[in-house]
Amino acid sequence: MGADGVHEGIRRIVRMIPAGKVATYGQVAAIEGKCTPRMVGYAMAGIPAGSDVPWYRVINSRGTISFPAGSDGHETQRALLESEGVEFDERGKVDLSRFGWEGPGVEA
DNA sequence: AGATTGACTGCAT
DNA sequence: CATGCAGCCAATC
Repeated sequence: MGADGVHEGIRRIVRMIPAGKVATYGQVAAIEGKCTPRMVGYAMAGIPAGSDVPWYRVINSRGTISFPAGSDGHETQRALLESEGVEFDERGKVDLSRFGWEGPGVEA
């Protein structure tokens, strides 16, 4: 493993997210400190299925899933989050003030 | 090597 | 809250 410093850093942050909570792409990028939200999304897309990285705990700044409603990824992500106790409102949005991850130094 | 795109964000309108 | 524009950096063509 090695050479993918960008992906590795991002994956490490995502793995720190506690169950039942969610983090935004900007949050992960800010915690990582050296990558941009764009790269976080790109790194997520590069994560293979069955990986130990809870990519589904990463959503966009509005607290909504970044996939188009009705797509397979969208329903999968929502189902996984609900199974961990995350609540979605009628618009499929998550209350970041309740389920938003504070950071690695709070829960970890 | 240059242009295009992308699981984004923030500010302005 | 929706839409538009700019900034961001890596992967892809």
